[in-house]
Amino acid sequence: MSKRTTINDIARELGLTSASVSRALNDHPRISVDTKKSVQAKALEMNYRQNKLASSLRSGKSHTIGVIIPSAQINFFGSVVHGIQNMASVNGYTIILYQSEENQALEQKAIETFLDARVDGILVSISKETTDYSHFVELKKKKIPLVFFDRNNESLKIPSVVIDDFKGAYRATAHLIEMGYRNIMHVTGAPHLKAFKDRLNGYKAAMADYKMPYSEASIYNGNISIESGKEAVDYFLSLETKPDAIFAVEDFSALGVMQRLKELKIIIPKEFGVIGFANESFGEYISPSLSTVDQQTVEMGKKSFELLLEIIENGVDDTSEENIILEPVLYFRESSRRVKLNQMAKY
Amino acid sequence: MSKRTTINDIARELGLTSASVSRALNDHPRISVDTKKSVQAKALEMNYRQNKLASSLRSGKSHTIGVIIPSAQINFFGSVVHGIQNMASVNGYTIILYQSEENQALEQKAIETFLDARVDGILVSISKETTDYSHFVELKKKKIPLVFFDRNNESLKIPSVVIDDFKGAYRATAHLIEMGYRNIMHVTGAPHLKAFKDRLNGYKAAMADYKMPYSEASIYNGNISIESGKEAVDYFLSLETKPDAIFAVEDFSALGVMQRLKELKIIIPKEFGVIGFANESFGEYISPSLSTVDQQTVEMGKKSFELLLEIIENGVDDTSEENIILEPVLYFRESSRRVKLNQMAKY
DNA sequence: CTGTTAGCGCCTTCAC
DNA sequence: GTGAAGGCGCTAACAG
Repeated sequence: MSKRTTINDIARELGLTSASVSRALNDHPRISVDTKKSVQAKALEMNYRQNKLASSLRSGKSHTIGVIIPSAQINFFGSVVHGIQNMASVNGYTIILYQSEENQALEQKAIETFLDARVDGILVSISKETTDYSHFVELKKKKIPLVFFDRNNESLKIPSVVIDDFKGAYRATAHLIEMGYRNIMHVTGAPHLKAFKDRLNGYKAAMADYKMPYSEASIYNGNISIESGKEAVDYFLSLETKPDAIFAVEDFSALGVMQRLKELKIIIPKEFGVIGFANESFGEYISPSLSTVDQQTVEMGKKSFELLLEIIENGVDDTSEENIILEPVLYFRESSRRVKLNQMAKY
Repeated sequence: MSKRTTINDIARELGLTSASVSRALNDHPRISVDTKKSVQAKALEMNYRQNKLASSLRSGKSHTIGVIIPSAQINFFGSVVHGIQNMASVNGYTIILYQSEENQALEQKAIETFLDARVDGILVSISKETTDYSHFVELKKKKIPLVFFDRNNESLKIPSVVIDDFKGAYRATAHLIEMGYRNIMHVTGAPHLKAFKDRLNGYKAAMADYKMPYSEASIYNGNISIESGKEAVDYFLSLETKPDAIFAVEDFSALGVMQRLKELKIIIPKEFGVIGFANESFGEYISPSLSTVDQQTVEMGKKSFELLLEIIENGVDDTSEENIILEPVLYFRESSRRVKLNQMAKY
């Protein structure tokens, strides 16, 4: 590894001081245009590249942010990271990636690592297993810029970027109603998760607003799996008033619903409508393709970085806890396409 | 941001020198157990955390590696990154992630960024659009540890971790033959890509070894898309000798094949077998589920990091260019499951 | 076994 | 506008 040229090297060549070279390279206001020119030329000629380590150590700014996701294997988070990294790169920031594997200890270790690396800020999607939030409280106390995305904890009062689950569910339900389905039921997930609760409420609100009948019996408590989607169908069809459409809390449940309906020779979307949530990658490729609600993952990543950057630049302000709520987008595919195409000009 | 405690602080408290404190903290051999103990205790008490920036600057080792992938949105790469980050974390390394977006300029920018950050090594999956490899040659000249994964360029003679495409294709084809299909044809992809060429050759070799008939007419030149899978079916069924099974170069083509066959009311797998390559996430959820060849993505990530670490520790050795070739794994699902279950004890 | 000294490469006062 | 000097926090070389 041959020695890299430093500002001292180019200072010596030009009969200047490293200080002036530094200033020239950093576009310092009080530096003559001439020396700036010559320094820049020399730097190019000598293949000079700034040592970020030294610069960061001295200036206290690393232009690096830490990102914690549960797993890079999960599509959703890969997509968010895509947005984050893009935006970071555009703004001259570098990202350190860490996976919590839904494990609190790893999440804490990630934060230690980030702190040791002197990151300028941290982006986190909280691990599911995290119950002790002291590491986040600690960051807040240290005034380290921090933004949660997708999964957050409201009691911590930390800025966040999330999707509007209520609105997404409301629209999904309203969509089924507008497609002409009349008896719409809902497969929900673990009720202690805010996202699922919001989706349930969105469903209820839409049903109420459109004056459609529903009761507690119209809701099946699943566990976000293909299997529970199938079980939901069995349950619903055992009821006296049977549904003609199902809004599932997420796509895997919706997939299970579709699979059982197909087994029972019930035709989708003619006899029965289905819509999911999350826009998982398989939805587009199954048949009929699955209507769903997209969670704006890339946008979430971009907005998260932007919000973090704002906090990094303007400082952590205790008084304003900004929470960005993204608009979910309905993906209208075959599984809910009951009306004929010529009737659907408005879509 | 309250001041962090440094080794000087704890040295002062203990009446020692920062040098001794540093040694104690780094488990230096020539340090008394007593001072080591007391220093560690004090460090804990004072909430000391090492400043990696300073340490890296001084020691020349950053314990950071750079990772370039085409896009975090692509499942395959998310999965590889999962493996890389896991392994890195276990070994005390931190990863900086960069996406090339299949763009040569961004790839070069990523390498500059990594060099500026003084990474200890770099992991790359080359961008598709990269035609000028000088940035990699430069790394080699600078003796920066470098390992390619999945996509590499053999003429560069750089260590790599890839999947054995030939073997995967051979097995997929052999599997169809063993399932009783007799007239197996192949949908290939862009022929200039090594992976696709290898898969084509694996197909041919299996056909030859099993003495099955095939000709150039048995091969359809597609463009790795659902559409080209459909077109392939149309082409194959126009032939005099029609196929009863298709091995597609990757899953999207296989999906197109299945969709067209279904449109034509040809029953899979009873009348027609299909197998793809890549184990895309949708394959498990379509019906019938798609048999495919898994590319060992997580393993690829882990092995890539391990190989890079070895090079970092033992130095770049011009003479030995290690290339790790991973065994692909056949995922035997419904689309090729022709024989009855009771005949399949061996699977 | 521990202290002294020096400096990694950069930036930031403070002078002039 | 530029130079001199110092130091960010740490580790390495050399003493002793």
